[in-house]
Amino acid sequence: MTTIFWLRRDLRLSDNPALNAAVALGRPVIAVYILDDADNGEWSPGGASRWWLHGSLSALSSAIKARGNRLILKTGSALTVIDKLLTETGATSVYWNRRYEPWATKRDEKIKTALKDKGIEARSFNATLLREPWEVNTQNGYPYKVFTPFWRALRALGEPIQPEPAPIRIQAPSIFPQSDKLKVWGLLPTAPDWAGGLRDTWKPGEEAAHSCIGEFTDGAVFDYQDKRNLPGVSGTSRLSPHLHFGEISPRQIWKAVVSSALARTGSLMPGSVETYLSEIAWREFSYHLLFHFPELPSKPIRNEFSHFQWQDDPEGLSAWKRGSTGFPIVDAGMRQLWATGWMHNRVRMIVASFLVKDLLIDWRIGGEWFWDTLVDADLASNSASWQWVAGCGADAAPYFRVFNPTLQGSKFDPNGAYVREWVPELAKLPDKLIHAPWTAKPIELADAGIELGLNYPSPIVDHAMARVRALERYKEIKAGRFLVTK
DNA sequence: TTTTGAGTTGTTCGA
DNA sequence: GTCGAACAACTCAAA
Repeated sequence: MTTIFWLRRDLRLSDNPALNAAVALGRPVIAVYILDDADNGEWSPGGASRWWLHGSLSALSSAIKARGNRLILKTGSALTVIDKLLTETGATSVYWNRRYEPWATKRDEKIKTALKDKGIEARSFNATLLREPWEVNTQNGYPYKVFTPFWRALRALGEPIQPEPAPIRIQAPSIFPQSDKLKVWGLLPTAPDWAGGLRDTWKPGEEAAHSCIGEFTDGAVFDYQDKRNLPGVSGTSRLSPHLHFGEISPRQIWKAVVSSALARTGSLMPGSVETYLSEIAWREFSYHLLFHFPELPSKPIRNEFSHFQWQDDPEGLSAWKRGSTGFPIVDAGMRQLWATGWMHNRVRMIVASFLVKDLLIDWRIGGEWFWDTLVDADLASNSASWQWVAGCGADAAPYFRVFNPTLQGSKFDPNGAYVREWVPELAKLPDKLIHAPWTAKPIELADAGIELGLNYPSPIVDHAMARVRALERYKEIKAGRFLVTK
């Protein structure tokens, strides 16, 4: 009598319901991670994500060892791998924590049915969300499409379930199934090794996730409201990749934040804590949307956008990817992304607005780039957020909201610290010019050692013109929809 | 059933 | 420099 504990995006031992349930049976547990590229089609993890996965699995493997067991690594289609493991080990139960991507829910349902047909006990649990996507509903039983009422309804369900500690021991089987070597999976880049910046910036794994939340609740969370929008200041939690891989759960985050607020301020939810938790709720909302609208990654929620005329602009796209658009805040963001696999949230909105509204490039193309380069790339958050910026999503930004990169720069990076860090060729420009080098006088540029068009690009678009163009293009689809529906 | 109030993150223009 | 209005209706959610 053995239980297979199938790890997926819950790469932790604490607050892991499937693991706890498996351990509670008092029988040997086989912990297995399946690299299931075969199952997830076009949404196989991108490069940065694979780098993180390597580190996370390596940390997890040590943690499982410390509890007297081993992490078994397998590749292939999950059902095939699990079938073989069942035959090989004689296991009678398979436990896992749920995923919510459309391809994953379909596959998991199939697996559950197949296992039950064979008399295998198959159970799934919630390790990823504060509430299941189907638990939060309007009074009429429909899913929410607007964030604020969703957030109210989520809170009305009460405090999240208390997170549980990690099991002290995980009983090992007498014989372990064969495991791949992690190295063989080739998750790390070799030639060229582009991961230097990632190594310098991040430490994957459950332990690191807890240091991260610990540091955040020690201070920054209480200034979150003021500082979260300043990319030059470390005012955010930087938990996104840990959260994505399930190294920490939203329940653990909720508890950590609320109890540190209680200790420090005597109040459960000061403004900053509430604002931070609402960001966690945005993640929940994205999962809610992805679950109820499975076409979210590829199809606009507002269908008048299905005939929006996106621009084919390979040069603009490549300038955007490389961080050479000539708009310092955009370039800084894109370079931070390339170097570290992460970008500050405020800057994500700026660069996304620039791609979609200034260059009129399809949000899905931006989404693909993020998917490949972000260590926190998450199908739910990424899809929902790109649709939000493009204006075609649920509860989306109104079409006339076009970010002005210069204005956003001076508002949120007033002394240019962020730009100076990521676009060092502009470092010597005075604060007043740092977000708009093309407005500098020749002497000012010379003093800063800048030759526009040579060592820093001239702007690839005239923003004022691009704004007008975007507004016109967006009006077209309104007119188009009008014709169709009349 | 109908009505009502509200909806993450902005910018520009003109007074 | 600061402030309020306009930008555009529409859909959502609850009363």
